[in-house]
Amino acid sequence: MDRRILKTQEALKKAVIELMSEKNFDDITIQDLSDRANVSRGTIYLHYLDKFDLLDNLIEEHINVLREMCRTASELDFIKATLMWTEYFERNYSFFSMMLASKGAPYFRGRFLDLLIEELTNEVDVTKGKNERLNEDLLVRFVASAYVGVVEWWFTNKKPVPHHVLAEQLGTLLERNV
Amino acid sequence: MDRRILKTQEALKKAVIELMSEKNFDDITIQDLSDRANVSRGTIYLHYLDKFDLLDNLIEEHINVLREMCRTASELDFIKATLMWTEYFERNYSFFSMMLASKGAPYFRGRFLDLLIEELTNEVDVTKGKNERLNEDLLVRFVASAYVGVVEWWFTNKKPVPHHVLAEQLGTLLERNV
DNA sequence: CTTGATTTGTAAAGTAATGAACAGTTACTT
DNA sequence: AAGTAACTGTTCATTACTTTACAAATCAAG
Repeated sequence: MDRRILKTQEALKKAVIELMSEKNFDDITIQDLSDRANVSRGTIYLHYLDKFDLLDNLIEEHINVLREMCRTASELDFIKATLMWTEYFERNYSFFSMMLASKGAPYFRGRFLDLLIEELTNEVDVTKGKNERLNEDLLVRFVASAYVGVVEWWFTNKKPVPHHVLAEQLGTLLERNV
Repeated sequence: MDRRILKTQEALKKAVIELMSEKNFDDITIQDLSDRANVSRGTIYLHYLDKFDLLDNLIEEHINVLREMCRTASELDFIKATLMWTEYFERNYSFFSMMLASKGAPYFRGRFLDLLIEELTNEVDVTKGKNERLNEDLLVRFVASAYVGVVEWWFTNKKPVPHHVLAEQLGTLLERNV
């Protein structure tokens, strides 16, 4: 892939994250993005429809990485799997912090919850064991909401515990409920 | 000026400074620069003849900024003028440190000394005052060499004093001798 | 010396990014 | 309400950068 494409897209993604930490997303203009990313204004339209499309792509990209991690970690227990996620959270702290802490972008929370529901549905088994006689959708919803809530808490409170502790405890709770 | 030009040149300058802190300049290949700057190998030749030309341009650029500072600061006393320089040293620490500390690039020291001799020649006056009866070239050489020596000491010893102290003391010594 | 592997410098064809211009919105000020 | 300032989305010709390829040079063992 042409490295020019990657470079401008990287610059734009970095720019939108930076600007969102400085002002409301609604107040960010295409001109702001052009200035911050040091990319011609017209160039932005070669890649994205508008600033919303840019943000959507950024979100989708991270969601896809997390989904992919779920797939490759399907052999592992919940603690190790969650550790992969929290390490990714750590590496991309500014992005997730922006999306989950502060009311920044409510859209992302939904996408994140959807992903969890999607992936957990493959994991739970209500035909036997501790979850026998539980409604599957209800159980999945329960665990997914809890998970998202804890991750939100972690970001809004600026990492009150190290990411591996978060992983270990979230993993344990997952193990107990799924 | 086309921002693409500025961007690739910036990337290449940054790359060469980074690489020089990791290996000998002679061991740096054009391929290394291409990889580090994330710029196509062929593109480098659109801007520079070879890696030496790249380094020369980088050096010349800094020398020119310093020279320009001399001109604009000709109204100021030596302490204030030196402060402008040391602030610039501070902002571009990695470059100057690379060029003056460690035997990195002996070429730069010469260019730096030449600049000082050039600029000091406009300042000294051997027709009257404390320097009456002194040989002008000898005096200029004396002060310039001393100045360069102190700056080298400052970088090789990793900023043993804050830059404004360096400026104040160097400025005082200049005042006393010129 | 010869072989094989890097590196170098150059060329060619294609593509993405550029600045400049444009009309059409939107959003303040007066 | 009118004016004006800023932003948007699009078009256009130009240009810098891209990948790929190639021959020459440099270099390191065998």
